[in-house]
Amino acid sequence: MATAASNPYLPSNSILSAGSIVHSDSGMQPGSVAVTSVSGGGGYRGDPSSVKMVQSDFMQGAMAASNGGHMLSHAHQWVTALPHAAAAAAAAAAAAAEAGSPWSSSPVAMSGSPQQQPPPQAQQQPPDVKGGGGGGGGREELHGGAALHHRPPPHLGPPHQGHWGAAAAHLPAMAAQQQQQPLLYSQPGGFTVNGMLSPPPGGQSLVHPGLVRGDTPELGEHPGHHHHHHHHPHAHPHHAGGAGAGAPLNSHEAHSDEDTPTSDDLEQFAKQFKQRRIKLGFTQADVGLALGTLYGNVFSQTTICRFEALQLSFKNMCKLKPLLNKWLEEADSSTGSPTSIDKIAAQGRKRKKRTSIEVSVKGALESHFLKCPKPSAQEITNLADSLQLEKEVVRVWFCNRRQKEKRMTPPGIQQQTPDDVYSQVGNVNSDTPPPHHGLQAGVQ
DNA sequence: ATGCATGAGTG
DNA sequence: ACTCATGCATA
Repeated sequence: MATAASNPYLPSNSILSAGSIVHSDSGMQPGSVAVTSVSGGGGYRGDPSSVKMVQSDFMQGAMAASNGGHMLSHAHQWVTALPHAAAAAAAAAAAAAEAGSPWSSSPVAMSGSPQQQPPPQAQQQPPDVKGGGGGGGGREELHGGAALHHRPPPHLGPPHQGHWGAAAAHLPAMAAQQQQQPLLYSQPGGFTVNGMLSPPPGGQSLVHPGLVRGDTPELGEHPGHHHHHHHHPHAHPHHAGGAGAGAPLNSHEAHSDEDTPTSDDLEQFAKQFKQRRIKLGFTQADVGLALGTLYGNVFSQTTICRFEALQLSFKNMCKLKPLLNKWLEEADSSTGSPTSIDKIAAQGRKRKKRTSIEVSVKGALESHFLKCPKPSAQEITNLADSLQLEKEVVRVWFCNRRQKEKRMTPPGIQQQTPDDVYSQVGNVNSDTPPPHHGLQAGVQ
């Protein structure tokens, strides 16, 4: 494990001359199934060379994805400098990319189930997880619920702090945890100044006041309740479980920014946010930068994107909401005030090459994940060996996989926009899962 | 829009 | 060594 982890990165990027490319991965064996592409700065471990060439063959990837097929292209692609605008084109492809996960949206989920993990309760979900095994988070203990069966945790049942129903709002505390150096990433599309369009006709009054159940919630156990998005914008009252017990507060809207929002609130806000953002002509990247210059916390396009798609943990969503809300207000009212965007100097920072795992291998990993979401170090080693991947890569894969399970919105499902409902005329019946992943809004 | 990666914080 | 918040690089 030391291999990957013990690589001190050089803070400075003094690359004066591009060396030759050394693409012989130190971790891969010939005939490996994974491809790693080098990123800008230079080598990661062992090969500190940089090249200047840009090859964008993302097409291949996309095609392969849509075919569900396989691509053997091991083309090395090195990108050293300028970011290119490829984001847009990829949108559609990306959707189809990964294999769909078997999530099924079940209408109503568990009853009385504490903890988070809301909507997406599907048929197959890892039945267990060590309760508090992992550090910080301490997470769930999935109770039986929809799962197949549940087995008692090996040891202890921890405190936890599920992020789904539990507290989550500590806005004023993130600074401490963030001491990273803001890097500069620049993505295409940076028209911010007065490209603003006139205020929208008002396509946003989706917020329904009145919802709000006692948010005070639950500590420890309490159904985070979460329901999924339906086809109708209806507010549904949830039974208030802990209201009576001593938490009489509540009394307020769903989108203020003060109280802990419900899943519904977040979903609502995210949608609204996206709409406004687009109408104002801002890209996700713009917003991320703006947050940085305005409030001190910079965020990437990725994060904004995930926020809008509800692909963050509940807790994380809660943290970002207020910030985005502020920005929204700012942007909204600033009819011409140029939010100056000053860029900070870029710092070259080296990052490991992103490893592309071949589809077949991915499948294998998936299988193992289903059997055992948390393989031991030894297991990982074996697996890595048989798959011809670095151990670290496998380890990280599992970590990311687990995180994915925790997101609010499972991959594959798309949120419908208000417009969609209109188009569904003859549909009075019920489910009409439009599995198409249309590209929505011009994206960036 | 997402996959793989980094790092702080926690045990 | 894991979780969790984030993001670069990529599809």
